[in-house]
Amino acid sequence: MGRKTVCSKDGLNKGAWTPVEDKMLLDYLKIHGEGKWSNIVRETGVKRCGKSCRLRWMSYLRPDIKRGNFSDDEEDLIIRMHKLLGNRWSLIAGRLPGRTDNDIKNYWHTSIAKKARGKPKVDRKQSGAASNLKNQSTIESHCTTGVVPAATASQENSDQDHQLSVAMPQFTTSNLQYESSSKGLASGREDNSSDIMMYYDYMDDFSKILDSDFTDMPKSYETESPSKGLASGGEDSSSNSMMYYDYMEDFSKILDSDFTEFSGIHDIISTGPHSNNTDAVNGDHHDVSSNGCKSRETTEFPEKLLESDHWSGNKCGLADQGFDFMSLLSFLDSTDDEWTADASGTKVL
DNA sequence: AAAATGATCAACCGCCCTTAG
DNA sequence: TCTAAGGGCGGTTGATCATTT
Repeated sequence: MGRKTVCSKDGLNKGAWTPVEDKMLLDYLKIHGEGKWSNIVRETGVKRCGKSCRLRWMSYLRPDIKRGNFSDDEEDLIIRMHKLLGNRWSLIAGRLPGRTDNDIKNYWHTSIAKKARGKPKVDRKQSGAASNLKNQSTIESHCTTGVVPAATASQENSDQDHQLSVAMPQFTTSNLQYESSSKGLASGREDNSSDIMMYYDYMDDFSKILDSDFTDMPKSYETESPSKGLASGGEDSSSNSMMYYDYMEDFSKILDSDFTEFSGIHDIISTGPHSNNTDAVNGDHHDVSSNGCKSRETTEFPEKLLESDHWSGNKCGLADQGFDFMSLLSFLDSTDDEWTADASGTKVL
């Protein structure tokens, strides 16, 4: 709403942090812990806004930050996660302990994208080049991540996306229909001749699974043939996660795949009675929708899906607590022919 | 040797959501 | 219920160094 940014106050330092500032921040955090970032400015004399302090801590000073090159495993995971989630760096970072969203974002733009274009990343340290960066702490960091120069980033993205058609994620921007930075459609893979659309809302739910530690799945949801079951809302819709253990197993298989054959997921998770139930999709992220769904936690799911026995009560709430692989697969397997534009121009199934 | 170009990375910006008062 | 501050996130920028011309 045009609110002034917290960091726009006069008298605050900007740019690279100095070792002295780092020490002041660390000293404060040692005593008071994280949070209340704005207090740091008042109580320590650090001439930085709270937001800047938080960023410095989160992406640099935190003791569990992992330095050094990304391993092949890490890179592989980043690629696969990006294929699923797009540029949701914080979610991807959540699956890579010690790596920050900024690191991964930089790494994606510099190394992975470059490799995809056939230009392997140059390791400046290994090639003997000392990276004498902006300040002492930077020198000490031995970070190896990076970001493509902004002036060329978008242009490169479109180029690389095209060139990544075989093995790399296909999240292009050409067919996105954004209403805001966090609401809208993400393109899926290029499958044969067509792009398909996936709603971010589905990705939100997917993300929650990725974000979980998979340890507290209720055994009570096991069935006779658990691996065939639908991730469903249960009787108690208040708190339990609605996924079957076996889905987690299946999910691991999916994560271990290269995602180049989404149809292969059908071999892992059998098509249930809902495999073709995706009739209409009304992703609703942040605004209050006609059915009362609001905020990023809620998702309005396809009508036919909601008519099934697996859903009950308020569809917003249940949609939030469960995740339906089959509806996702329907999206992934759909073709352009199955999509039509609704009144607002948004493509729907 | 110097200038131009490319690569890297920390930090900033602006938007959005959550929460406290 | 409203408002502002705090916090989180993705996109972008600018400083710096390496490499190429």
